[in-house]
Amino acid sequence: MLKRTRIVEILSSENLNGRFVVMGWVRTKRDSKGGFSFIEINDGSCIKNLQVIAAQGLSNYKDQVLKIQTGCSVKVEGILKPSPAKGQSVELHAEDITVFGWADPDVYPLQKKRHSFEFLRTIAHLRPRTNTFGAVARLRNALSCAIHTFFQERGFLYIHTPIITGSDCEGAGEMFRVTTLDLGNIPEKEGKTDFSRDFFGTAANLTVSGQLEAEIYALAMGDVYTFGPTFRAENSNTSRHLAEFWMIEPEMAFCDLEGDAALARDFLKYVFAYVLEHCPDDMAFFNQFIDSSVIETMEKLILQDFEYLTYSEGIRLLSESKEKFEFPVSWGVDLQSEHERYLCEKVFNKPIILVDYPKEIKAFYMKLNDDQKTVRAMDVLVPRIGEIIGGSQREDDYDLLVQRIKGANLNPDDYWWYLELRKFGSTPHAGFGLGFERLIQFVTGLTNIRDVIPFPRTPGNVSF
RNA sequence: UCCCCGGUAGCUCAGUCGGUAGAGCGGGUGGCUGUUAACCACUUGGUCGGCAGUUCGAGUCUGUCCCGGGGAGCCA
Repeated sequence: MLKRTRIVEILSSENLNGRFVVMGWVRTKRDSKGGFSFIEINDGSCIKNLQVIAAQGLSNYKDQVLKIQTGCSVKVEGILKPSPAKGQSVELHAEDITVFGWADPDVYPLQKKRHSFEFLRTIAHLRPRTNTFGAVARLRNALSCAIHTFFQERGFLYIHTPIITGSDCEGAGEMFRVTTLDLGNIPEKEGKTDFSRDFFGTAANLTVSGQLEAEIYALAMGDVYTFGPTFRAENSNTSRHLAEFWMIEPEMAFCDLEGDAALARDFLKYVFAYVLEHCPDDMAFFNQFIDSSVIETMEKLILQDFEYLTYSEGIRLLSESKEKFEFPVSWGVDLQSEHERYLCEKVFNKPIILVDYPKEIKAFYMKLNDDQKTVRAMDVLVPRIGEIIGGSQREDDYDLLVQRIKGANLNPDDYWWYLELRKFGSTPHAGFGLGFERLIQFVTGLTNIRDVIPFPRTPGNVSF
């Protein structure tokens, strides 16, 4: 195939008067009847466009170049020169322009103006060609890379936990059923679906969390993490929920809640510093057009200490405050996002890690404290969005875990392998979970989660 | 799933008391210019979300369904 230079390299090149070939998609074109055209090209390598000067001396100037419009794909070969005008430092003076594909302006949906995110969601096959979604794609890539690098540098093993699970008891919401049964002719046995005739010989679902399996590997390999797709069949219609999303779940053997909290803090500081360093142009774009506070918020968070306090102390601070809350506060209630934001933004004005929640409002696998009333759970709260990470030290005592499972009206038999981890060589261990898309929302300032994943799956929508 | 708001030109929206449809942008044509979401003039463009109802007459009122937005619940 043809050799090309990416625009990101050209714009950082000092090789003026050098010859380059670029290929990309036309964002906008301005004609000068004085005898040349300005064509701005974007190839996805960076948010900036390259300005091409197309003079009328080009052999196809009249029959092709003048007809180029937003959306066309082109190859341009030319000489890079300093730009005499404001707006760009360099520009490519074309010696040859080839049009790969046209984009009929009567029907091409993208115009050289701002579109609503709602409209762009209906054309998810074209929206990565816009500034915002191009920037999101690069940022999502950089954040993925930052996450892997963070864990790899610390000796964590990347574990691939299953997408399809035989357990319907992971306890984190409604699950999608996976089946090869003929839905028009479902085999039954004693009035119920006979899953013994299904593909796996039993009912199967898409995973809602890799945590329980991650614990298996943590209790053999030490420090592990998962980073993969997760599925929830909840009928949630909000700007913060997807039916298919990506989750990061580290799990550490020989680790208590304090170690877990320290990792969560270091993790956030690391990935934020990473994107500020690696994506300055895209971050500047988000800061200018999406949310003018995103860069400052991240810079502050990198430098600040995280406040560490217990749920009970948090409740006390909320009770003593003169702030009027829509939901009243008392010991034992789950905190609403207004409470979390008050503590985070008004009381401390920095990220906080809340620990030791009442056992009644947290999951069965969290380790019981000596007070018998609270568990070793933590929520990491950050300004603007509240909870960004949830984690806990896991219950490692066999008998206590059996009690907690029964107390949650679950059947210990369904958790036989999970319980055996506590029977053979059990050890203190801890971990946390982080929704990848919510992390991207925090970094970009985008308010709707459907705009930070390439192809959002939500109730009633699996297009593309 | 619940509450509130919305769906009108390719896009973003206006549309009064129920009386047969408007603007900006985009597209087209012409003009002008080392331009920057260029600019100026003219022009093009509609099953008013679907179905049913009230009415002489519905974009407008009523019912219902679909879709989107904001909030809530669930949660990541």
